[in-house]
Amino acid sequence: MKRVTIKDISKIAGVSPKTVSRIINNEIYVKEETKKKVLEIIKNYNYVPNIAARSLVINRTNTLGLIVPNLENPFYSRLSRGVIQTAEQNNYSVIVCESKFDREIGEKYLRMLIERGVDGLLIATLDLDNIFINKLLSIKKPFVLLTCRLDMPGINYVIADDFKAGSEVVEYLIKLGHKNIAFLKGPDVYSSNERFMAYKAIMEKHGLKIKDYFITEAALDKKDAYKITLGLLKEHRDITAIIGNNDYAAIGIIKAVNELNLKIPEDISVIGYDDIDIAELLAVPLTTIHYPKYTCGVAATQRLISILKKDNIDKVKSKKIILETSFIERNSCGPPKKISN
Amino acid sequence: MKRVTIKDISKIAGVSPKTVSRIINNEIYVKEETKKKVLEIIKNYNYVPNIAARSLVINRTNTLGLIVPNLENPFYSRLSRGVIQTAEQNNYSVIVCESKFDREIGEKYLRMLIERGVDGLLIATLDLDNIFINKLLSIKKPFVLLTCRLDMPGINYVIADDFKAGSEVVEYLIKLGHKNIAFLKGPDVYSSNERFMAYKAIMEKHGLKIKDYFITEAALDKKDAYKITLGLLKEHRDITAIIGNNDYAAIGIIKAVNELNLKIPEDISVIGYDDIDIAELLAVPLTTIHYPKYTCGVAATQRLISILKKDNIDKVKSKKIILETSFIERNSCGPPKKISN
DNA sequence: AAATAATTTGAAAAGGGTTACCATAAAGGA
DNA sequence: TCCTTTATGGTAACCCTTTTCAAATTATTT
Repeated sequence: MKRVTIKDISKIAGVSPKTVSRIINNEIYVKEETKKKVLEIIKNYNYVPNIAARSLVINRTNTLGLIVPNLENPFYSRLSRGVIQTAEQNNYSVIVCESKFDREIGEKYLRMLIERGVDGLLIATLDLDNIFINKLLSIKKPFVLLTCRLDMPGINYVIADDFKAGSEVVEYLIKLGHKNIAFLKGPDVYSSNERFMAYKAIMEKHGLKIKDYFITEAALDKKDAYKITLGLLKEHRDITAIIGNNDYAAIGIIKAVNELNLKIPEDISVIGYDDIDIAELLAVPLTTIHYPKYTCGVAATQRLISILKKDNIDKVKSKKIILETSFIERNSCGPPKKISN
Repeated sequence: MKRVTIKDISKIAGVSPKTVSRIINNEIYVKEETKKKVLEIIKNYNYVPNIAARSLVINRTNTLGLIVPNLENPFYSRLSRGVIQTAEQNNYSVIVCESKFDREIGEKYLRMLIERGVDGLLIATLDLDNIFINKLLSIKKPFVLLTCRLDMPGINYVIADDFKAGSEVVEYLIKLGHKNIAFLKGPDVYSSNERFMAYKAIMEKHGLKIKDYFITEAALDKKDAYKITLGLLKEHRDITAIIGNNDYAAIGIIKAVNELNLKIPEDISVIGYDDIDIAELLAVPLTTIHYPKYTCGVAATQRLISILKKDNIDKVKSKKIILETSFIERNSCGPPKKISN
């Protein structure tokens, strides 16, 4: 059974293919009568335009590529929804890829997406080095970076002010009276690094010593934070507050604290970042920073699509979009029990 | 700046387009020397084959459509990963859509995906009615249903044995000594319904009365289960165990139980379904049923791709794949405190 | 009524690959 | 030497839609 084409429809309707094309694409200059007749035939014959043929001639696929580290991570799944829904509203489809926080994998998918003929790219991953950026620029496809700052001509990005957010967290804990504040570092990506820098800066600003064991690193595994906190608190009981690099880590921290029969927030204050959806559902609702994940996806996609609408990429000025975070005070933090030093 | 085409490459290399095509597609009958030379030129000129042109002639897009209710739900994000990764391994891209548990939206995306020219569909949503199924069948695109049973000729699906899983949960609680077991129903989809049927069947089997207030319904909102449980337990203190329709609901239940100063599992046993990744990270690690979400995505995608490889869809026999669930005993259940009735 | 403008339609070419088929050159066998 | 094979490259048709440009029709103005 052969596929129904625009020619078949035009033959049946007794008009030219161009007229059918006009009707499909809602162009002006078609008589209402003709339109109605052709539409009827299209419906009867279940005609669906061949998108490949169209793409070939209009030189667009109306497809965007999205690279995130991990779709299962609630942070990125929310961000991805922002992207997908915004794209859909603008008649774009999204192909999603996972870089697994690995630059090589990220590059592999980048190539793959280019070969797939996406019109533009949304990249929410990769600690970008110059080689990679040059590669990206040489591709001549518009792209927008998410959750990643890179001030270079021609680079568009959407971030939240992670340094400010990180500062707020530390200031908050210090105001509560905490001095021995531990920080659980996350993967080596922009937002994690900013948060960590803020931690160091604010501690220093208040003349608080950062003992070497205050700083620990959790990789990607969800149990990491739990294990590390367990070890940390067994050894060092002077710590009164722990900052997780994100809410996932905070959940692991909470579990470890519980296991050691310490109370939150009485014995240990715990704070997260991101405000993932279960943060408020936890037994002790988590104090955290709300990161506008969805908005980030939306803003980046809108920006990308607006670039795609211009005919000349080079004419488009680069743009930085910086979103607001907000501090969400819940129940996982309180004043320290005893003054320690 | 015009795009580099296969003809340009062939001209530069001094060979025919066909030869270049052979090299790109790894066909035999190309001299090693020629191949090397052409590959070099392709690289130098950054030549990327035009996928639209290729799709047009081979009549495939190597794209699959995936419809899930909600990508942010950990159940579906894990399932989606299974789909995306399996697709990628087989050189397929995936366009993801969210139906939001709404049939109309689901149908809208179905049409959209068809127009996008996907080669096949993976549908993990929609309580399918006959009209919809007929529509699906009339489209003549291969598709596989996920987490949804439908025994009809020509229908392929992948499910887990939710009835069995549901039975295990209830049997387990009864064995622990529970009699007054409440059940929090979920959205009206296959797996939820099966679980609920199992609850009723096993309770009946053991001669246990299902009081009308045992059964409550939570919609999609994450706070639902919390609110409902709060109301439930305030009114009815004879309940000793609550079954959530999924782990999300269980988290809400736990929060409510905590708020009422009841202990888990001493005062109330709580059990979930699905085994989402944070289930084991909770303060009280959640006893639940492990649902093979990832495997489900993988199996369905493999099945779909194997159908796509045959030349004639009608020749493909329909296939049901039923996956194993497993009971995960953690710490959220125990014997009831007092014998109640 | 003629001239002009606006609307409606169509023919042919273009877009970039793949494929079927054909042509040639080199190698091997009778 | 001549005829098959085998290996390799070339040609032209085709996939289906949009685009360009021009022609035909209808409406409006003078």
